Amino acid sequence: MNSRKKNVLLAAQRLFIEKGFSSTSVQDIIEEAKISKGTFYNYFSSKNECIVAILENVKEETSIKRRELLVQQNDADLNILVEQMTIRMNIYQDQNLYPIIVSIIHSQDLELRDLVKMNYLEEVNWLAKRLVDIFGEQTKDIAVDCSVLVLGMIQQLQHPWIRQYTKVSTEKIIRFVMRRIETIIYEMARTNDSLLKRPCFELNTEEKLLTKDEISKQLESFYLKEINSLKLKEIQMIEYILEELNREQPRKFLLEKIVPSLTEAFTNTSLEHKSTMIIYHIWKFLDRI
Amino acid sequence: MNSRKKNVLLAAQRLFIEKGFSSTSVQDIIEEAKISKGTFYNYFSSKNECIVAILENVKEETSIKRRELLVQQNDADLNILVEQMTIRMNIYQDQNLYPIIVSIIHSQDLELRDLVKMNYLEEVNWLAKRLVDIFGEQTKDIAVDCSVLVLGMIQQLQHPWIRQYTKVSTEKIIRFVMRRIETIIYEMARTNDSLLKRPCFELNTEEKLLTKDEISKQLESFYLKEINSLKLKEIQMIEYILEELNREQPRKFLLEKIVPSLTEAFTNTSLEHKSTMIIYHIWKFLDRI
DNA sequence: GAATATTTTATACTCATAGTATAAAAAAAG
DNA sequence: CTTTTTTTATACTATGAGTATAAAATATTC
Repeated sequence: MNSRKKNVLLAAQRLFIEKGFSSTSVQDIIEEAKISKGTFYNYFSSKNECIVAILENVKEETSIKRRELLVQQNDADLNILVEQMTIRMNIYQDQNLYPIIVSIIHSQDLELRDLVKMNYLEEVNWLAKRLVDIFGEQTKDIAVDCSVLVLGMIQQLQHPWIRQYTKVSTEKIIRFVMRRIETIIYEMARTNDSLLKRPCFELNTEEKLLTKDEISKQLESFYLKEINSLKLKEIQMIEYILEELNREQPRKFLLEKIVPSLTEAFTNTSLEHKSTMIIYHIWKFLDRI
Repeated sequence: MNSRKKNVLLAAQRLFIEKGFSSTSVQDIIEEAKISKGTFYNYFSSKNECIVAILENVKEETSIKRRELLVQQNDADLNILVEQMTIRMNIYQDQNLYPIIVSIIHSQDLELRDLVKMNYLEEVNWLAKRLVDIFGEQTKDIAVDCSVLVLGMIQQLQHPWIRQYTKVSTEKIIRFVMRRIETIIYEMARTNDSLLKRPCFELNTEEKLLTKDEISKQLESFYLKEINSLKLKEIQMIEYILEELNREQPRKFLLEKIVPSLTEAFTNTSLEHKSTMIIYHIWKFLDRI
């Protein structure tokens, strides 16, 4: 990246930190960076592409610092993990990234949303792996669940409206949450109390995206083949989903409501395995409309 | 509210559920409701005021249903609590409210943000109270912390990217989280491991908002009075905060970073009590810029 | 160093959307 | 039936993303 472009990026970053992403116009950026509009759109095809570059920098920075911390250290040292987590939280806070991330999650921009999603899932998986490092192999099957719980607790305690009443720094919050997880994790492992399917969680980035019609076809063939083992309610749900998928514009909010019920219906039945992939593809599809 | 206005509200609600809040333009709403722009702005002074009305309806609906559930029932029955929580989660999901809430939280609209904040804090307090109902008086001092943890865990497990890999319904998620809290809560009570200051948490809505100058003056007089008991680092922090408060436009992101360090510096010292209120007012001030 | 290619600038444009203004028409109230 | 209020239609302002383009500045190549 040439230094001129880097300069624009830094200017944008300054403004985003100060005024937030959506309140910063492209006009503001080009004034701050002292370039013309043409140049900006020569470097970035949109304001979003500009934030993508920033997010990628941040990711790089985080993972370098984290790896440095582990050099010559014990994997199983909880203090190191806390430091590693603190790094990310602090970068996010310093650079005011939470509001940006959140607005991306609910935006329409597919490419951007996918980037943030990947970052997020990588973080979940990274933390799960580190939890196993610390709490041992017996926690492997519930580590992803724990990881999600940890991130949820931390995020809530970091919420500006809660921080107003909190006594402490990011690190103290993380330590507080880790004490909670220590209490929970062994019992979860013992009772194998897990909500998340680990196999699906492994990120396979080159995975093929199925079209609406392909999904619809797969679901229909599953339906026809297994119709004798299906209960009435399941039949109704599948028929409904098919109907919705066959509209030109399937209604996301309806499918999002019905698909979990279907998943649940098949949980711990002989059809669970066969249905998992189809349902997974429906979700992937919903995610991109 | 007249039926015509109610009709507009329903139309708006339909569109928000389908397309989301920010992707629904006022134009869309007036077409759906078959009214003219003038009428819309006669009923609501802005698009935001329209969502306020919807959020208030939802709050009303939730609290009625929840109260119904408790009639003639045992306070300490965990199943009732789970049902009560499920109600809210389901309404939020059905009506696609999460993205709306989230975008409000990071919006500039003070009135709207305050409404959502109040709703949120009420929910935290309500849940804390219900946790005490169930787990007993000994959990009183850590109930607010637990409440926040519960909400954080649930919210994360409800996240669309996580739900993709989740086997289950909202209710199962809530039960899963409640099992975790059961494991945690007694130990927290025993060790009194708490991050949140309960006294501040009680909502006093008529509380006076101090201006920037009033806060600055209070902090300065605290500083002058206590200067002999202050450590160097504390002095530097206070001086810095004063400097920032005295700018015409104090930079929120800088203060947000420095204030928690100050809070922490005073935790468990003789100055904790005296500093708490000032710091609280600084937070309140940051919240409205 | 001249010719060519590229990057940058300035400026004017389109398009979408929130919100305002207003005069005429319709409906309600007295 | 007259007056007041509400509603409609329509045109307007303002903001901000993104496009288009011609001229100027800079870099590359021979």
